[in-house]
Amino acid sequence: MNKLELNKKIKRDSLLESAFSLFTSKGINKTSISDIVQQSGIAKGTFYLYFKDKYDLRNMLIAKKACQLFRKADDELLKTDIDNIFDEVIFIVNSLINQLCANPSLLAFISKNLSWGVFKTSLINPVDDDELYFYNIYTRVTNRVDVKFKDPEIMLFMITELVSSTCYSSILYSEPVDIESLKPYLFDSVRGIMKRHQI
Amino acid sequence: MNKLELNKKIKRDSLLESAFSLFTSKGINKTSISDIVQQSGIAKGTFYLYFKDKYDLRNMLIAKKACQLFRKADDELLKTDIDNIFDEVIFIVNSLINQLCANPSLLAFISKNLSWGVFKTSLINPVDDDELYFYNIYTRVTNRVDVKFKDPEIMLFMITELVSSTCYSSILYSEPVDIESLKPYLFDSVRGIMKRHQI
Amino acid sequence: MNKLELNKKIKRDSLLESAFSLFTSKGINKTSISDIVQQSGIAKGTFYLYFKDKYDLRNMLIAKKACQLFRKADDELLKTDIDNIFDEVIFIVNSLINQLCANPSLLAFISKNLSWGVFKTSLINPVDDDELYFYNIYTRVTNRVDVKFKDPEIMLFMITELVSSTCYSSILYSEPVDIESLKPYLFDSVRGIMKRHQI
Amino acid sequence: MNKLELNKKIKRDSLLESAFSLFTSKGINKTSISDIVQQSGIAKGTFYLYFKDKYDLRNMLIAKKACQLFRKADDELLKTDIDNIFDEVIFIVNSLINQLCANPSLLAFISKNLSWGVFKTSLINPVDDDELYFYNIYTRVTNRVDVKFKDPEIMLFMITELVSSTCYSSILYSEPVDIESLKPYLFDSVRGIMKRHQI
DNA sequence: TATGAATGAGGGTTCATTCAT
DNA sequence: CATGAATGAACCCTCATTCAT
Repeated sequence: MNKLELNKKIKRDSLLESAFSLFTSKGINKTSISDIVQQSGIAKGTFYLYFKDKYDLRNMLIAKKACQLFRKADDELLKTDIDNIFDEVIFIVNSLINQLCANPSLLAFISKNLSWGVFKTSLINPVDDDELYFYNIYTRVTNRVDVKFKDPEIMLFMITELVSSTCYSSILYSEPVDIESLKPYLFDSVRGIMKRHQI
Repeated sequence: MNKLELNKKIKRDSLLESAFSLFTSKGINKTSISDIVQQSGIAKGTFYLYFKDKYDLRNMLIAKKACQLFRKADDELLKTDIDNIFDEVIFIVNSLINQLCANPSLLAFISKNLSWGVFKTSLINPVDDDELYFYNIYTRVTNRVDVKFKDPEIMLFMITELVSSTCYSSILYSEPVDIESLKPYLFDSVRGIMKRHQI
Repeated sequence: MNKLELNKKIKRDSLLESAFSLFTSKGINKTSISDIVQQSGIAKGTFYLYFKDKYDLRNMLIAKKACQLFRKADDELLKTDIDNIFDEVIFIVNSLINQLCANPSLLAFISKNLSWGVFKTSLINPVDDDELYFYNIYTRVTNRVDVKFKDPEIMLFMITELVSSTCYSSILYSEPVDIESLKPYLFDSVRGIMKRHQI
Repeated sequence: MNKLELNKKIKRDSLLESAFSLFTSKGINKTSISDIVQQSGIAKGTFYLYFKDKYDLRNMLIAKKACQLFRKADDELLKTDIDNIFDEVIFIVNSLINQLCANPSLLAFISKNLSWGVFKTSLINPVDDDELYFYNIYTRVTNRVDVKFKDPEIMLFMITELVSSTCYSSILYSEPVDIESLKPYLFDSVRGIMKRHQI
């Protein structure tokens, strides 16, 4: 990467991070492109050299941030000696929840915008180092030799959706109960889903 | 209800329905108050006699529409002779899914805006006839004499979130699979959640 | 005054007083007719039975409030045994200043709207008890037997303008100095103006 | 000043002058930003690149216009051989009055909005060539070697307020007398105020 | 590539006034 | 006399996008 390309990457990252801090603090609707470039110290016209519009930038951001969560969860998992696939998944789910608890505005941003398509894209065509981590976890589950699952993708999809949608309500509004009270039920349901997919 | 009050209710309902058709077709962000009043044939200023702003109207709309879905599902259930609580829940879930399949824009609107708080509000303080139907279903589950559940509210919350979030992806984008392929897994998971809550 | 007329006077006074409190607190530009009638607990349409518009009401209000200041000043003067016309005028000026110091928002309201025409109208055609008091003071100066002034109206005009415009700046913004520091110079100038008009 | 900066100055001046003609003809309250930009032939959004709002523009305008009056008065004074400070002040007052007589709408605009703070700002931090002229007159009075005044700032403040407020009524409404009849009394009072400040 | 002044359509909101009740 | 729902013109202001530099 030469100096010019490096400079471009710095500009692009700066726009992404400025947008992220604004999206999570003010919400995407109330964040204007003027806000983003001002926080980046970049000229308004330059924005359009990097992104088509605000929503183009948002899409880039979601995959990146979602996969960063998985990366951290996976890093933590590696430090343990868990080797049971059920426990591994629960461990990762728990790590994701804890990260989101610590950063509710990230949770709000991701939940409102996340879709399974984002993960699919990351699996097929990761554009970023972080996105490989989701791929790693995915293949670890599907390529297990000791435990085989029927339709592992559907299983992971259901787990992901159940976890992310219940956490949204529980973490942000403590509805119907706070996240710590919800966890036992949630983990139980995750195990249940996995068992039913086990061949 | 005298003539003047009736006239006001007609205006209010007209605004709600105009907004609904616009929200579902164009999305809430791209729908302006000008659009809504124009479709209603009502003056712009009149809007503010009924709603604080666009989001105030939206909140009224979501509870109403979500509960209408339950009303229809419940009506259909009454025409069957199902009396097993597990089958009843599956029947209702299936009815909701079918309604949403037939109306994907309603699904998009509701999913993006629904929260458990909406249901809670409808349970505690129903402002509309429709909202009573959700209450009926809720009490039917919790007041069963033959089957008792531990924490029935959490159970229903988890079922609701699992169903609505997986349907969103599956119905609208066929991700990871289309809704008919997903149903067996989904119903299976719902039964699993219920069994684990059964005392 | 029969019951119906009394009721009308009460409504009218209520509108005047509500308007006054709003004009002095929010300013006349930011006060709407809706605000006024709401504070009065009177219907919007009723406003137009009493006043042509907001500015019609304002004009009624200024003469009333300005003359009330003179009434109070004159009441205080009567309790003293001052009989020198120079001292009398200074006493009244001082009383007016003290009243305005105690009520800066009244000062802002009056100064922005007062004109010599208001006083002239009050002299020629007082519509209110309060307005007679300005007339009293005026005639006391002009009809003196011991001291005669050349063009007493111009003299009073100049004193009034000098006092009101310097007080505005001094009381509200302490520019160029606070009112207590200004007083000696002001009284001195007032005496000077009187002396130069003395025949 | 390069071409771009020059272009910006032209736009800014155009907005100021358009606003001035509208403020003096229709009044500030009835002048909308749409009016101003339309008269300037500039786009609405452009207004906000130069001024925060209508009142921000007004504040810029008052200092500019008030100081222009002094500039012209001072220019005229230089063409005479008056060297007596009393006569100089009277000459300037007379020049100001004559300018305002010739331009009553300017008088109305300035009187309603002028405050001593405006002059103070011009003395301390002149942002415009014109504003230096007020500074010149001010220092000419205060730095005299032949005649010394006690508190010259207060003296000038009182003269300014007396002249501007009496002129407003006299020029615009001939109340209590027309300006030519008022002048002798006014000049007399001005001289009186100066004498009383003379050490 | 980068800039940022300029645009102008279109957003939300207010409010004096009317008029049927 | 009194009401207050309804009006709709007019307001201020934002902002994505362009383009000459």
